[in-house]
Amino acid sequence: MARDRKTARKSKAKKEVNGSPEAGESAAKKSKVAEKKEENSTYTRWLMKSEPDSRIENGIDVKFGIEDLKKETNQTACWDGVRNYQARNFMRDKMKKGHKAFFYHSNCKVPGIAGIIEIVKEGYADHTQFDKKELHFDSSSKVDKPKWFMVDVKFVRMTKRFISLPELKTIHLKHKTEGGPLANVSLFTKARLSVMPLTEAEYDFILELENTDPVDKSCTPETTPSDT
DNA sequence: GCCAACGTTGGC
DNA sequence: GCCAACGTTGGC
Repeated sequence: MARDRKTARKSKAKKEVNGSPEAGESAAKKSKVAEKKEENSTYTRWLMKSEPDSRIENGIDVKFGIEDLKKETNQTACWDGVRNYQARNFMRDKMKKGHKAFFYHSNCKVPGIAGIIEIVKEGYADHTQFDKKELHFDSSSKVDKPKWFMVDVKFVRMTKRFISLPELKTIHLKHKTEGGPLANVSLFTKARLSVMPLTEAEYDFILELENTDPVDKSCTPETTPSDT
């Protein structure tokens, strides 16, 4: 079924840290308030990052772009390898079948949104945490009490054009000062999260961009009309 | 390849 | 439970 060379690249085996059931996850209790709010929120739209370019980590290629998802059986794959508690919680507790997400290309020449995917299977144990040969093996996780979770996603379609990070950032900055739907978008307020929620307003606004010209044409090198 | 930002670990 | 040291993410 779903292959498993997803990315959302991550760390290697972690130290054993046990004691409390969820040891580790309270480590970063920065904004307890914000996190509580998040726990109680319902989201239906997401942004999921993956690396489209080859990059070898511990001898394993971490590449998994939207073109790779398309090639999977049923154009469906499990989103394994996420090793961040916040992202884990979203996949384990919040993502539901039928939710839509943007497939975001990270760690590449021009990062940005390449397409749309759909959640087709809700949170279940990420098998790669139990396999020593896997990049994201976690010796502290037990089969009867998995620490890491993943979902299955299915390719829906490419966006009509690539929506680059620089373009999104320009809009985000504008909305921050003048107000607008992307004023607080997680892509910039939680830049390092690989799985993040979007409000429907954020999602709809971004999606509408595919019907417009890029704010700054220099941000979309691929799409220059070159003929004639 | 660099490095800022931020998450995690572990000593105290 | 604080916080310094360390590790990772990911843009640039």
